[in-house]
Order: sequence, then C-alpha cells, then structure tokens
Amino acid sequence: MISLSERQETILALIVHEYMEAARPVGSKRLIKKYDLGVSSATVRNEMAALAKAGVLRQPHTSAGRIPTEEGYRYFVRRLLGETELSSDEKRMIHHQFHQVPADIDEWVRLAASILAQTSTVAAVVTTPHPDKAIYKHLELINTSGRQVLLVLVLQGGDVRQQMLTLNEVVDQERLTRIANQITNDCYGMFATAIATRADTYPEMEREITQLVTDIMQRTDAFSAGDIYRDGITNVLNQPEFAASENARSALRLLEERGFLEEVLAKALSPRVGGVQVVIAGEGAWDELKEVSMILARYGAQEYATGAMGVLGPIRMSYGRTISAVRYVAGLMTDLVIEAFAE
Amino acid sequence: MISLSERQETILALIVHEYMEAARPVGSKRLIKKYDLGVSSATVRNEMAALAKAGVLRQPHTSAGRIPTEEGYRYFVRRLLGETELSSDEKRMIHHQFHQVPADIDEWVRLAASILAQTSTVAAVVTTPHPDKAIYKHLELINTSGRQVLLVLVLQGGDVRQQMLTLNEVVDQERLTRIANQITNDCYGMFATAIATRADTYPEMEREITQLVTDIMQRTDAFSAGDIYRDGITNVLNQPEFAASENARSALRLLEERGFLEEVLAKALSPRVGGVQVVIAGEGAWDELKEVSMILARYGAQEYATGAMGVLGPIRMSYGRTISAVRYVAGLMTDLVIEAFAE
DNA sequence: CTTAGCACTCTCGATGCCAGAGTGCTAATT
DNA sequence: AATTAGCACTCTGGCATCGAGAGTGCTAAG
Repeated sequence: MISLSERQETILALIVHEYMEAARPVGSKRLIKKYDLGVSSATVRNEMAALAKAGVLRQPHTSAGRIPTEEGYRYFVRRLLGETELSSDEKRMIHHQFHQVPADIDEWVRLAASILAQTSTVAAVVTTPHPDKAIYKHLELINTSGRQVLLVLVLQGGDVRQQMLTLNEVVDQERLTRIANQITNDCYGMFATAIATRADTYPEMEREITQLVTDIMQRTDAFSAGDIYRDGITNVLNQPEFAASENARSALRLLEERGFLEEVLAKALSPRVGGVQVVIAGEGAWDELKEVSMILARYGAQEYATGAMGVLGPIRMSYGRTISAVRYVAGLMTDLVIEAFAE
Repeated sequence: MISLSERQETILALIVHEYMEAARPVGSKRLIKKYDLGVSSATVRNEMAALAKAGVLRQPHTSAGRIPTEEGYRYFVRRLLGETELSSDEKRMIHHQFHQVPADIDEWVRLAASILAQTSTVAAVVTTPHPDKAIYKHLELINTSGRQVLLVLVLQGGDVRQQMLTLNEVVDQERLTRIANQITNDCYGMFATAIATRADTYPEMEREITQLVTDIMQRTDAFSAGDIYRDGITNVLNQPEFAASENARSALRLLEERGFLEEVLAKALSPRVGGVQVVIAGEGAWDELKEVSMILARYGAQEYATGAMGVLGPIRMSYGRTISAVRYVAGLMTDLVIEAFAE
C-alpha cells in the first residue's frame, strides 16, 4: 500500500491537474511558479523523486518533467479526489434538456450520450435499458397482406420488438387477433423458457408463432445490451495523444465494435445499480484499453430495466468532473426509467 | 465540355488508378515503367501538360508528379469508368450474409452498412427505410400500470413507433383496446392531416390519443430519415490524407452529425429509386465535403418505403469498385424491402 | 509527332546545432 | 534534519542546411 505525506499528496494532485490541462510533463519550476507552494523548486524536486520511487510518477525521459503513472491516477482517484459535484447551474441545464425532449426512451438515451460527450470532452456510450430477463407482456399480430404477418412483441418494461413472419396459409386479421390474445392470456408475465414448454401443447400455427416469440425473447436476453448510442467521437480525436493516428485508430475501433463495448460494460459493472466505476488504462484486464480510461455506470432499476453508460477519454481526463457528470446523468436516467416503467 | 484524345484518356485513367493506390503524385517515368505504354516518358509529359491545361490534372507544386483535379475525377467517373461489377464470388458472399441474419429490417440495415464499409475501405451510412408519407395502419394501447399507457403505432410498411402516454384518469385495458380499435376503424389508410381533422369529432380522451398519433406521424414525415446506421469509421481514418487530424476531425464530424447527413442524403438523392449518385468533393454545393467524396443511392420501393445509403471516403477512392458495391447492396435491400412489405 | 538530353526545381530524410526546460547532486543555510 | 541556492549535465524540439531522388519543361534532333 502506497502511503504519501500530505505535501506529497498535494504535489501529486497538482501534477495530475496540470498534466490534465496541458498534456505535457510537469516540471518543478513550472509548478511552483504557477501555484506558489511555500517551498522552493529544489524541495519539490526532492519530493518528486520520492513520488517517482513510490511509483506514482514517472519521467518520459531523463531531464523531462514528471507525469502520473497509472498507479498515480488510481491513488489520485481513490484517495485525493473528493466528492466533486457539478455546479447546480449545470445540473439545472441538464435536467432541463431531459424534460424538453419527447418522452421516449430512445430519445433519452441519445440525449444522455450527447450530454456526457459535451460536459467532459470525451466519447460517450449509452445502452438502452432493458430487463435482465425478458418478461412477456403482450403480443400483436398484424396482417400486412397475403401470408406476411407483422409480429409485435411487447416486453415488461415497455421494450417493443417487431419482426416479419411468413405463415403457411393465409389467415385473416380476426383470427390473428384471437390467436394473439390467447397467447397473451396463457403467457403473461412469463420468461422465455416457461413459454417454450407451454408451446408444445399448442396446435401448429400457434406453436410456430410462440416459437418465434421465445426466439426473440432469448435473443433479447443474450444481447445483454440493447441498442448502443454513441456521441462525441470527435472529442477524443481532438486530444493531442490521439493526434497520432496510431492511437486514434485503436481508440475508435473500440467505440465501433459492439462486441467489445458490451463485454466491458457487462464485466466492469456489477449488476448493482448505483456506483460509478473507473477503469484506468484497462486496469491490466483489457489490453485494448491501455491508452484510455473509461468511467462506467449502470442506471435504471433492477426490477424493471437497467442500462449502462460510460465515457471513454484519454488517461489524463478530468476525473472529478467526468465522474460527477456520469453519476448525475445516471441518476437522472434512473429516475426517468422508474417514472416511465413503474406506476 | 472537355474533350480528350484517346491516349489522353488512357493516361488520365492510369493516373487516377495509380493515385488511388499510392496516394502520391504520379510522374511520367513511373507511369511508363509500370504500364509500358508504347511511348516515351517525354511524350507522356507533353500529354500530361495538355491534361493539366484542360483542367483535369494538377501539380501539388512545380516538379512534382500530377494528381487528378476534381474535374478530372468527374470526367473519369462519367466517361471512362465502364460498368464495373463485383465478382460473382463477392456477390454470392454478400447475398449469403443477408440470408444468414434474422429477418429484421434493422438487422439488414446494420448489415448493409457493415458490408459497404468492408467491401471498399470507406465509412458507410445507411438509413432505415420508411414510407415517404406515413400512412396509418394499426394502433395498440397497452396498459402498463396506473395512468401510464404504452402507445404502439404501426404504419403502412411495417414501421412501428412507440411512446409512453400519461392519461388523466385510470382506464382499464378493455376500454383501451376498444378505443384503439375504433380509431383504427376510422383512420385506416389515412395520412396525418386527414386524421387530424377527424380528431375534432372525438370525445376528450380519444382526441388526446389521436393527437399524439398525428404528432408521431408528422414527426416521422419531417424526419425524412429514420435511424441512421454507420460503419467503417476507422477505415477512413486509415487513409493517409486523414492522418493529419485536421481533416480527420471534419470528416468524422460529418459522420456524427445526424442533421448534415440527412440533408445530404435528402438533397443529393432524387426521390427516385435506382440510380447511384456520386458526389465528388462536394460538387461545390457542400463546403464541408470538400475533402471527401460520397457515393449515394436510394433503395426500397416508392409505394412501400424507401431508405438511403451512402459511403464516404477520400476523393481518390476506388470509384469503380465502390459504385458497384453500393449499387449491388442497394439492389439487394430493395428486394428485401419489397419482399418484406409487399405481398 | 516523338524522343533524347539537359538544366532546373522541389520534396524528403538525415544531420547538426542551439535554446529552453528540467534534473540530480553538493554544499551551505536555517 | 530539512530546505535551498547553485551548478553541471541531459534531453527535446525547432530550425537551418544539405544531398539524393524524382519530376518537369524546353530544345533540338530523329
């Protein structure tokens, strides 16, 4: 366990802060000139050497200033970063925006991504909320023409899935409605597995339809994240460390690949709603994240539906501000989800 | 009207091709060494000078090789580019992928974007298909709990919109179903405007619901593009002309901004389905596109629903290949849309 | 009309150099 | 014992210089 004197902590915090702003190594002289600690540059130098030995600072090369190591960032985030909050002005602004947009989940998710991207200069990712396990609520079968039928499946929590379906014979709308109502009667509130066993008792056409319903539900379960909305991709490109296209490419690839994002969101976030998780430089677990940091949170309510949100930015991002933003937006989204789906 | 000799056309075509591959100015010696025209480098030089005077080639600086001007690309695309086709192997591959994926419009759109991005090394954009003017088909009101009601509106062509709605009083599911059926009875096959006038004759609750329905339909009409799927953003970052983050930023901003994409897709594409449109360096109309080219196509069927797709890449992209790819995928999507929505 | 030849131009990478910022160490001071 | 002034040393980044390589335009001859 690293343990630092108070003065060392101050210096570490200042270096983290300076480096966050300027993105270049921080030297002892620069530091005392700007912040007027009560000591000389030589003292700061000594302390810096100690911090380097402790493993929280490093030099890109001899005779350059210091930059925080990943360990340094972790120490900073865990021990030195107080509970930051967004200004109440900012909160009001954000809150306001959410109530100006049509009351639609997708719209909210999109907005959440956009707000996160704007507030900190990072890329934001938000998934739509969905129940942990799909629960049947309602089924609608709509005759489009001929044997083509549009199947609309409503899940607990307001999630709506639709799919085309081709039947073996022409069936009129009236009979379709009857079938749909019967299935709803039998299956209301059930999981996919329960419905599947019940399907065996149905005559052919009902069985076929129910089959498709369980397919859709299982697909929903498997794809633990629904749609993913991204925003602020250009923000991360503006950061100097991504100017070299080498890094830019890999950072963007991360944002593009659904699979990877889903994995990170799923693994890094315990299913519990609430806490904000900070992943600095991949924490050793993800090689692809070595050059970036992510801040993740789960939102929504266990009983209804949950989603995940996160931001991706340079390792030297402004943790205080960004964490507060993620926490606040996640809180808002949680309220909205509960308001919308619960009573 | 520019008019070139046959030999000049050959040279122009070769320069376009060479520059496409290597991304650096093409000189006379390099050209004859690689392609063995029946003439010497001096002759090629003379012809190049003529082509430069004609405005289809330019030199980045004295004593560098030549690169095509935008005019040169236009000439190339219009006059020299024969009807290229994807190899039947590639076609089979693509076709196959479409039939492996679940029969779901969103899934197809996503896949189309992914295939376009892969086939040529460009960024791809595809919108979901939707009717030119929303036509009412079916309405479903689902009691979630208390006064909260989920409204599911099905439009002609299988487009499904959903929205939460808070009523003034608690209404049971049975009555909701009755109301929905009545509205469907009255409004089947109508446009938003016709429904709006009819709404005036309804009692309060029905009026409120119908109001929301027309709102949604009008929103659908206005937002001429539904969802937009993107893919291959990293492809364009790999191109050398976007290594300098200056250009990369603006190119990516284009892809991020819904509004701009919608405008381009809407304006550049006549509502007619079929042709493939090539926008080279913005064609003077879009300043933001000065550094890139786009290839656009509309797909679907006028009577049911249409969508747009396009790719965005460096000006020196491989037009032949990319145009064929866009044309082929647009054709496939058209078939799928017709198959799904028609008879 | 084509081409060989030549003088000239421009880029690009390598090299060298210098100012600036920063460090580590030592010795003096508090 | 901690702090600090001073100094020698190091490394980067920007700038100028230089030569090789690639390319051009022009002229004169085939």
